[in-house]
Amino acid sequence: MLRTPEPRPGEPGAASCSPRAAPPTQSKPLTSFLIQDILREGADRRGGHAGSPQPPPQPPRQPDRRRDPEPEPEGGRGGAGAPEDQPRARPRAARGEAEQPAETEPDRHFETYLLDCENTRDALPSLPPAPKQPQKRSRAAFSHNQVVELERKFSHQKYLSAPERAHLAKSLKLTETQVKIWFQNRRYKTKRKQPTSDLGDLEKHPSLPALKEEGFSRGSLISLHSTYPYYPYLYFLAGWSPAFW
DNA sequence: CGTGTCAAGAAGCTGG
DNA sequence: CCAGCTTCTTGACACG
Repeated sequence: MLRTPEPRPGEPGAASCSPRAAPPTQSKPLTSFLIQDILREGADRRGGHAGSPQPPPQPPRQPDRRRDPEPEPEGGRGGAGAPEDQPRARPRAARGEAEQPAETEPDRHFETYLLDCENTRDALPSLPPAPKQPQKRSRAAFSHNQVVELERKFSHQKYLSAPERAHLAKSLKLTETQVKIWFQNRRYKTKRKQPTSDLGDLEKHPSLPALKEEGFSRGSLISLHSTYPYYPYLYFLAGWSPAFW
């Protein structure tokens, strides 16, 4: 049984294209968080981010994002694939000192956030026996660098294989779960912003069967089937062929 | 205060 | 059965 497919009252995709203000800490506000923008901005602000300055062959994407916090090996739901997960739960109430300098200088806000995270994490010696006060759910904010790398990867591949995900997670100092979730959310967000007019085009795309034959991962195909309609051109045309893996 | 965005939680589905 | 996916929701946070 599928869940209610009908649009809910608070249709999330309704308002998500508004270019949010850029991080307050940035002297130059990001006008958008398009991969292109991110990469460009990153290069501008940090004297060129280590990587390829190539423009992602992508259609206009959703603009958003507003701050760049720092990483933080944290586990999502401790699901499979996140062995090094740490007990998440970082009540932002505890703001303290920074300690893990990102490869790039973190923003002030982010710094505090990190501190907060670090502190809280340390403050988790052993799960509190009696959770009288339900621990506030914390929201991990990835660093600019992490986001840039994730975006970069995403611009090339919408789906990662397990090994790739592990590698990326390791290189970004994130958990595999976080990377997985990030890609999931990213795909969904991308999809949400796509006009539904593209629906159906994909079904006719000749590459679909080929893709399957190429060995796209099981789950990937499932998602492709539903995701494709929105991005008939992305997966294949953008060079996200399995060959990339 | 309202709203938008983000990361993560949860429900449900699929294929090996 | 399990891992991964989509979709929607939740909770935290920033901004106007």
